[in-house]
Amino acid sequence: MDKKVKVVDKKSALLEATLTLVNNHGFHNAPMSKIAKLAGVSPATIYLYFENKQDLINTLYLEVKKSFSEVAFTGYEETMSVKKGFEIIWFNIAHYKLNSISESNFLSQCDTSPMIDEAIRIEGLKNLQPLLDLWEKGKSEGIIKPLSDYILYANTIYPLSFLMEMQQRGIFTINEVIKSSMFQVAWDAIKM
Amino acid sequence: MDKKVKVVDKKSALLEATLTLVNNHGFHNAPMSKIAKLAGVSPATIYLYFENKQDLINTLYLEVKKSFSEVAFTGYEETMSVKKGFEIIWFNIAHYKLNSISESNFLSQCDTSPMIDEAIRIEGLKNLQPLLDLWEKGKSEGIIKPLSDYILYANTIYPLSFLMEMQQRGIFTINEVIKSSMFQVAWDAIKM
Amino acid sequence: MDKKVKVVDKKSALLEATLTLVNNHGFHNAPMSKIAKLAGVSPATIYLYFENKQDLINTLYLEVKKSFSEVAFTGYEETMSVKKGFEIIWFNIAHYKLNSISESNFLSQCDTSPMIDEAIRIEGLKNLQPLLDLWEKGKSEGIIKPLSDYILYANTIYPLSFLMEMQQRGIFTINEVIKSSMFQVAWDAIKM
Amino acid sequence: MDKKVKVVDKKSALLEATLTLVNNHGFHNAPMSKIAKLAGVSPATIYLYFENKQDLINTLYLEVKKSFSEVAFTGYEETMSVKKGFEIIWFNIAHYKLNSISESNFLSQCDTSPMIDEAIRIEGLKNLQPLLDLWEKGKSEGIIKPLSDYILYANTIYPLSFLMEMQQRGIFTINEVIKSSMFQVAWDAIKM
DNA sequence: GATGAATGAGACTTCATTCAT
DNA sequence: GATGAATGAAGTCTCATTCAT
Repeated sequence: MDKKVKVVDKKSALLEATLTLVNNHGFHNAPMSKIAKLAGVSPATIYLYFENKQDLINTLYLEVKKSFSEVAFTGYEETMSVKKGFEIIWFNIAHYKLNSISESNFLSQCDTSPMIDEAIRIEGLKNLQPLLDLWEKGKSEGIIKPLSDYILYANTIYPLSFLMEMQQRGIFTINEVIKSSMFQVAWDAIKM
Repeated sequence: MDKKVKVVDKKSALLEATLTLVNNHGFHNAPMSKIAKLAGVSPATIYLYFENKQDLINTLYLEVKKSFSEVAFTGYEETMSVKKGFEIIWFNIAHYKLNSISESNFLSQCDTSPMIDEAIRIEGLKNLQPLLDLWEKGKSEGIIKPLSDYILYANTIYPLSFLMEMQQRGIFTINEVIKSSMFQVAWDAIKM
Repeated sequence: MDKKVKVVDKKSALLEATLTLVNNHGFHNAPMSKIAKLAGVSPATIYLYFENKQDLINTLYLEVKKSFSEVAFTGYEETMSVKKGFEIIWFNIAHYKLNSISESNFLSQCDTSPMIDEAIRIEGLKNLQPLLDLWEKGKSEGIIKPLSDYILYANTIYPLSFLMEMQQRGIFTINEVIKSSMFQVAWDAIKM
Repeated sequence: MDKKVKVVDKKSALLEATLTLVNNHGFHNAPMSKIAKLAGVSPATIYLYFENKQDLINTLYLEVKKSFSEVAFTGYEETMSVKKGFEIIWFNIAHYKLNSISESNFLSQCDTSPMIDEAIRIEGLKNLQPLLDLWEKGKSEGIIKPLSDYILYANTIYPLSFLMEMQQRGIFTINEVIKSSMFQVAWDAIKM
């Protein structure tokens, strides 16, 4: 068991090191040697846990996506009203994006550059289903505008990425009050 | 004149080749040798026009940003009503983002990864001023919610980036009708 | 132990290869690729032992300087008479310069061209101190002319470099008899 | 005629630029492009005056050697006494070495590195004949030690190169008084 | 004669990956 | 499982030289 813990330790140390380096210096300028050094292992060790660099990145991507969707639906239940449910999910995601900055930032980078294999990307998409279901319900109840989910997403969740970026660069800071008005903006955008 | 044309030709051929390669393969996997080959020149020739790879990328970034802001304010005049002005600007940007896909895509990549020097990034920011001024006016007239420009931007302009991405990946297609309802969503988000 | 030997082997093989190539073809025309080939390693391996080409050259310079000064004072003791001490040192240096031709030649090249960092050069200078002390003593005893050490050096040790050059080019050959008269010349130059 | 002057101008501008760059940065780090720029001409122009880089360097070497020997024997006449003749020549050379520092420095660099073709080097050697003749006379008159010219040269003229180096690096400064004692040292070294 | 643009060859260096231990 | 040493391949960039004008 001790062993297994260690294994997990090394693997996740590597994933974390990758996250840090890719965020701070970009996918280029995140060489395997530096990743190994930051994780405190030998370069060769990486290849015990990952097939190659692409696999390392892909794995990290999926892991982060998973942690994201785990957070997104905490406390949410399908029986809630559309607005209440949306509010919970939105604030969950806002919390994640504005606090787990490294992870969010990494996801942004992956989603806008061709560094992730398309197949993996699609895999990572399968975890917003509850939100899409909620929107469906909202549309049928006449509470939410009858628009493509992509548009709804673009105008409620995606804006958080921008503000996360700004916050990371120290250009803008978000507090609870601001977060509330941001939710209002998002809701106004899609409500009937 | 013949000379000057040639110079412009080679420089812009290089910029275009860079745009294509960075979009298709990422900043890494866009080696100078491939850029040169795609532009139809020798690798050494790149260095007649650009100091180094970073300079090439920076220059491309600024050039694209400039072309973007030139489009953004076409037909706009400060004397217009807030809503009318916003409508014109929004549709201009939508047109750009959804049609000049390569350029938009490149800007997205630059804005979410550390491949652009911070100084250059700041320089590229100086071209949305008229929109910010318009918002200011809207806020003082009680037409637009009194929120930070970052929030207004995140919820009106930034969503277009997401839809551009989706469109580029063939996941979603936008027509004029959809575009109109997207504008409505954006306006609903920020109007009082 | 086996490991350590190997490391030493590769590092010194590289230094030796550098010495040979720089001597035979000059600092330019001693590309890393040729150095690697002559040392029997891959070019990339050089960078396991040295930071870059300059570091390789600097290291070689200091190493050779060190070997030089180790030889220079063999058998010398401060209690000796000035003349006896000088004689021993002079013959040691003469022996080195006329036998370790590669090393001497390399030092000459370094000392007359800007291929060595000034800081390193200064560091390499710190090893003739016993000779300078001896001269000091000689001057105070009225045995040696009261002149700057630079002048004494230029007229006793430095001439050996010229003769080394000539010998290396096969223009002039030195035997023991000649060496003796050369010592006489050096001594006559600086003695009171 | 105006043309010819210009030709001379450009050629010597190139030679001078080469001298400066090689002295300050070494043979490596003296690229043709920089030489051209410093001389105020196009890189292509160099090839109107010189076959290639080696030819440029060789030409410069011979030119500087020539200027050196022209100075060396100014005011000297074969009818002079050995000591007087030697004194004149020695001071001429000292003056050259300590004042035309660029030229001296360049010669030092050439003479200790394989950057000059051997054939050219030999050519450059043919201009100390009067000094050698003088020494011959001195030996036959029993005034000068009966040693190889190489030894005499090494102990009288060559030391000046060392002091020139030191002076150039700002480590040591030479005035007329010092120069006089230096001559004394040189003379003591070789006189019977 | 003079040039600026252009380039092929090659320089230095880095990197993902492997392998003997 | 773990590693440090090693490397082939490839990356960025420079340079001596040429050529159309």
